[in-house]
Amino acid sequence: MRIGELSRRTGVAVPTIKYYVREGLLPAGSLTSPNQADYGEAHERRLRLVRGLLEVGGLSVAAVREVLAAVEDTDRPVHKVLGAAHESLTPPHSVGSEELAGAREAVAALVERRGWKSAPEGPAGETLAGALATLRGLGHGKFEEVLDVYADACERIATADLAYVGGAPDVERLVEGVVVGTVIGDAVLSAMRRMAHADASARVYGEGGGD
Amino acid sequence: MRIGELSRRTGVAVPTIKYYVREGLLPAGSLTSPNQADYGEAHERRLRLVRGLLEVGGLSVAAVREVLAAVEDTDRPVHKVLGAAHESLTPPHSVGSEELAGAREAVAALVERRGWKSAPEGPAGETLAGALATLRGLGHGKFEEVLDVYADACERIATADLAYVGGAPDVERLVEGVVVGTVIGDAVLSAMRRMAHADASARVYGEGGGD
DNA sequence: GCTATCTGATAGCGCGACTATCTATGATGG
DNA sequence: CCATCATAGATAGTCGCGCTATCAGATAGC
Repeated sequence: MRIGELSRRTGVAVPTIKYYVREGLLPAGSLTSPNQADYGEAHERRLRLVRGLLEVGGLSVAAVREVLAAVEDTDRPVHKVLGAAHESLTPPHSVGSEELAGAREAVAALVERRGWKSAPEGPAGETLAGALATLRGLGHGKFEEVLDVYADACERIATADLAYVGGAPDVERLVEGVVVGTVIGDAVLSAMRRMAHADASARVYGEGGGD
Repeated sequence: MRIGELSRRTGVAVPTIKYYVREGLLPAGSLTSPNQADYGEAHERRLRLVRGLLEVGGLSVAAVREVLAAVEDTDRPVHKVLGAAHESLTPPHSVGSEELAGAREAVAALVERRGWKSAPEGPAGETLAGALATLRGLGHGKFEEVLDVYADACERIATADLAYVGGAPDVERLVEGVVVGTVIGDAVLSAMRRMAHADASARVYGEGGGD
């Protein structure tokens, strides 16, 4: 198919597709003549993935590029690339360091307590520590008391995610499943959590009307 | 205190503080003379909240303004304002509508199944439907099979959140707790989920080295 | 008096994600 | 086989956002 049809099928404007190619998010079509290129189903699939990561996942173009590097190169350790992507998703925070030190300890304690094999000083751990430090700075340090409820929930979710992703037909689909599950899964989880909030608050505080 | 000290205490540049005042994220200091204003502890607290929402929560300035409207006006239904904020956090998506219709049904079925009192057509439900539609478009429609695991987890978390927030000393703190819990809580949950992923994947696929 | 700091206002900057325009070339169809 | 249309590839421009720089005039505090 030519670029026009690719555009029609995916709803992405032609110049935008070209832009993605320039940015390395999408491989160029195979040239059939100096001014004619052919795009296949893989391009369409990739383009949908890109749009999903951008729109639903809220990733930047640079983050998408990094994430896609993992899909391309299945040798590279996937979780590391995802970590980098997660980092470029999270705005760079440079919080005051007093709370941060304590928060890091809390994260380390959590990891120890749960018996997790993930290193607390990795990007995810740093993000978590940053969030906890912010909470402390806001006087919401007691929020950490419910951390184990969160951890319980995350363990269940992670197990389910892994089981889902394990049913992939090939390696590339597996990696794509991880990417999608991580990035889009965040959106799913966040939205669902808000619905659960609305429900719980409706139960406790009466039929205040849930959105 | 004057603006300089406020800046020093919070690590936010003076022009940035002025910008926040202009944008309505921070009330102006009380003028003691035509060119001298006094800032109190409430300003510092508010400023920290703003920075937390911006940096950790990843909200836009406009979203922060909306969220803060809920903290100001405690009469307004909090969850609605949070919904709007959540929307402005999520990039506006205009996905192809075929998948969206089915995804909306899936959301409605979920709400029905769980007995949730939250309306599926609210912003959170729409976000969820958009995410599910994207998953379908990517050929990951089977992800919906694990949705109930997510829902279980969200219910537990929501209960814990509500219990935490219920211990607030006054109404304003309660609303602030909701804001913080929702926005920063998302960051906590997301980071923790990734750590749990790393752990689970290390368990299954061996000591691949977890971040 | 003198210097550092402040208010309030306006203008500018840097970046990210597109979008518009242009040229040269080839596809398409009557 | 010629007119019209789409396309590749390149460059430049746009727009919104989150600040940041600069300025004039006023005051603080020594």
